[in-house]
Amino acid sequence: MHISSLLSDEHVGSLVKTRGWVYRWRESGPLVFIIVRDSTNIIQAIVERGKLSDDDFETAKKLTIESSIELEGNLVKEKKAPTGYEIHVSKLTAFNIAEKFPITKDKSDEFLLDIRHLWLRSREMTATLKIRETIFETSREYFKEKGYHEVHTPMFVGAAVEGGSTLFEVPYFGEKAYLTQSSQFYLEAFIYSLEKVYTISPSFRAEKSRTRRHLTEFSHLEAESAWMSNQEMMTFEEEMIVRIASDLLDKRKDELSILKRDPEKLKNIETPFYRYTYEKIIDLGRSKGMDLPDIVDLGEKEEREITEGFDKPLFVYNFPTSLKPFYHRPDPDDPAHVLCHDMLAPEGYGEIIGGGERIWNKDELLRRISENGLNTDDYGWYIDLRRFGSVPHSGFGLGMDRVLTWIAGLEHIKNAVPFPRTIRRLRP
RNA sequence: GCCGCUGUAGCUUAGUGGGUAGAGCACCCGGCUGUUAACCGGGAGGUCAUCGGUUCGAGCCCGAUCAGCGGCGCCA
Repeated sequence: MHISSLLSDEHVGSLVKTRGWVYRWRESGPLVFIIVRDSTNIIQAIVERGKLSDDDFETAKKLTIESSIELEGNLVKEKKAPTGYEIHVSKLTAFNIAEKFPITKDKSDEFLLDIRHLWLRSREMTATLKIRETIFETSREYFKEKGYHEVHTPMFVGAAVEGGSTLFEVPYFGEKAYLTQSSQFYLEAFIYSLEKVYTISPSFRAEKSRTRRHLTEFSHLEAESAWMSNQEMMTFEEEMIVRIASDLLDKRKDELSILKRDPEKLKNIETPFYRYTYEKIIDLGRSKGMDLPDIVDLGEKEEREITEGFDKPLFVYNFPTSLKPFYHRPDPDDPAHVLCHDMLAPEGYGEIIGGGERIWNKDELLRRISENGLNTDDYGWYIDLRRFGSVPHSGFGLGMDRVLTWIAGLEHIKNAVPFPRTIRRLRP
């Protein structure tokens, strides 16, 4: 039986059998205390000479941290045990006596990254991975309920999706391919048949960023919807984030508490989120004493200062046209601004979503491409989409790892990913 | 790319007027009848990142190299 199902009065007094790995081990005279861990939880087991065969007792004395075992015994309710119940062992089998396990109570972040393949077993990582799983699960459920289709786009691409960013170059049968940095353009191709689509896939950025919120490979959730406006998309997104937070409170309370994340912080996440125009957010920054010009891309530090005091995410919308990529649709009533938005997570975590309306008129798109100094030849098929039954549409991209980092209250995005890839880390 | 910092046992680290390298955890041996990342006694474990220099003598001072960390910039 899994350990979690032993942690109730139901099986107290009966013979139970479980298996797992040695999490803690200590002996005191004729007693051996084993704390066993499996995918669900931990439980203490007591081995006492005479209560099982001598061979099994000798096995118990030889166990090391992370040894894999199966044990059988009477389940007892015990206040002194770490999870309230313990097994009085009558039979014990070891599958593998583990070699000296390198992880002890003294460990640095760097060391834990070097041995990530072993650190995955920790309660912290296990809890993080379960929370991560739930975020993915809830997102998919939400899209499904809203009538979205899940689709798949290529990771090998022939050219940049957005200008400016650094791409990973990959040899491709004599020509150069690149790893995708966003699936957005491909998603736009799907809306003419499926209307509402999303995908969750890796995106790759070869930027030499050294910050707590950048990875070179990250999980990108992206969506596109025909007929949707910028403001409607914002409403869609905030509902999704609220849904994620409330699902975690329902399903992952234990894991949040292992990570010492205050549930109150998640309870605060309710609609509507704050919505500020770009100009308003600049005013807000100035009121906090920042020295900001009228048009400036908010840096790491500014974002942190602005979002620190908030208790739930905020939107910044309608940025100056010059600050955003060419595909954002300029506001017909105010062409100096584009109909777009960023969602910033509170507590200083910063940007988790970027999205908005896409230009759907062919001539306007051609004009914006050349205004940005780009070559229309590079965007052939993307322009094509505007020639055959083009429709108004919006979309967004969300960094799943960033959402997890914020929601679980993690220090660094590296802790949100089992095997993080950064500018300086490719292994394990 | 820029600025700052670090490298001593498997891990976490102490160690500057330059003079035989010290501890905790983990590991091994022994003890303890309820332990909570226990406690007590003993043991083993070091090319002080690498290379060069100064010096009678370098973990410590100087130079170069390598590796990494933090911040900024760049950037969903």
